[in-house]
Amino acid sequence: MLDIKFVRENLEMVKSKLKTRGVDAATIKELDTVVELDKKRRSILVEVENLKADRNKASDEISRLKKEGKKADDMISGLKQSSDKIKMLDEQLKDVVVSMKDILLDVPNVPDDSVPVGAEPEDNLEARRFGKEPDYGFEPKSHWEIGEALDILDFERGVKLAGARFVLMKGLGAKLERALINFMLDLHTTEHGYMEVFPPVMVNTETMTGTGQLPKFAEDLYKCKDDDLWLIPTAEVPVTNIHRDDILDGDLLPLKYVAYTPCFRREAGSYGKDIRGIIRQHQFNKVELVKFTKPEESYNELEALTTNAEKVLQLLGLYHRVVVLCTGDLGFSGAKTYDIEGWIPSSGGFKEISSCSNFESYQARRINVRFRRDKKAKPELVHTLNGSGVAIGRTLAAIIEQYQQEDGSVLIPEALQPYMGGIDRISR
RNA sequence: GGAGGGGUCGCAUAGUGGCUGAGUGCACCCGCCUGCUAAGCGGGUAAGGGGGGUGACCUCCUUCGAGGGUUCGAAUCCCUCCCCCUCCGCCA
Repeated sequence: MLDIKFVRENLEMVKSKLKTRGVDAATIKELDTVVELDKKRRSILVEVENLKADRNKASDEISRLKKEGKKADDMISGLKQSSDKIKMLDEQLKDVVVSMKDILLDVPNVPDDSVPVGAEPEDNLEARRFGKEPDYGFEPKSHWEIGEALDILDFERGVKLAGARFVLMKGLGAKLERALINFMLDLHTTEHGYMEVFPPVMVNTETMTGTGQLPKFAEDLYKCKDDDLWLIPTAEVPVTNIHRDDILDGDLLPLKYVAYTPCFRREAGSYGKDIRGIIRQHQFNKVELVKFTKPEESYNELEALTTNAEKVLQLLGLYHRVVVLCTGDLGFSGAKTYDIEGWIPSSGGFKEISSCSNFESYQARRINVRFRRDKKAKPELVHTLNGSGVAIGRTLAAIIEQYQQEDGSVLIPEALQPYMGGIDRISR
């Protein structure tokens, strides 16, 4: 959520920045409404607070009179009126605040100045590239062809058990999935200084709203019908909410968490996309990195976080590149985002395998995460960041496709071999 | 799922309609005292929002699990929900 004070004081700047994101004119116009409502809010507030101050004084007077054994009937009947008025104004105030919040919750974050302006993914800026395209010397196959042939990916049984976009992983395929999870967690905890957490993968509405998945993106989420519980689409949701309503000790920042969780997405509206293979599943595994930082450190921390995620692909020897998302491609809550794209030929080339974002204070304001610079200082909002470190399934697909051999076997990257019981190849 | 108990200022507690935004103890901070430490003494110690001086200040409102209700007035009475504890049942 944007800061109403910031919007009020920088209305035109906010509007033009949002325009570069492709926010529709109607939503931008709603900002005027918010500013109007805020004005109204403050004027009602002044009135109702004055009434309350009077009432409180009169109440004290009544209590004094009663104590002295005197009658206070006149005062009491007079207070009845102003009390009704207070009730009415409080109600109005609540309505105004709710309307403001309704609008603001639908307004995305303002992009950072360093974000390239653009409308399409084509306008994203490539920052760097690692490795090079494998020189196969034969016609490479897709990961699903290889996976089925090796009997490590069973799509038919995935469908039988759950439906489209589910897969059954078997044997060394299942083990490879697990190996990747452990490899990534170990790397981030021991080399990069993140604290490992294992959060609930079902969360309540309040938590889901905190990070911005609700109310706007309910159709992308799985909801439990009889309970106030949703399946998380990413570990970002529970992990960022760990510190909801907390006031953190500034000396402890930045806080860095890493979490492995399964993720669940309905993928509504992507019916035609990535139908084959394991690229787009309703359930997938992901190792997620989350940071809470001081405002002035968040952009350095974004660079570090992106580097941490990239390290995974480097150690696995996977060809990939890093791009800066342009304003039009930016996610709802992000102020700046780097995507790390792995080379997956069956997906037409580079495919997002990690997305690292700085949300600045946008999420922190929603979930009220603050810190104190020192003991006496006033609380300030932290900045939150997160990024995949990295998506397990897509990495597995990249490994299969980049390490495939002409005979249909797949080599295991050296860094992963200790996690695979020492084997260096999956073959029939 | 059944029965009972409980959620108050960092922690522990007091408080059943009126100077209670809230007492006491602990913890913490600042002074004083003591050769040092401990003890002792004095003072202080929440957040959010509004208005004003726009300098670290002043002032007002709100907040005692959450939301509603009764009342001139609610931590205190009533209703709903959430959470925690004990016992029983069931289970990983």
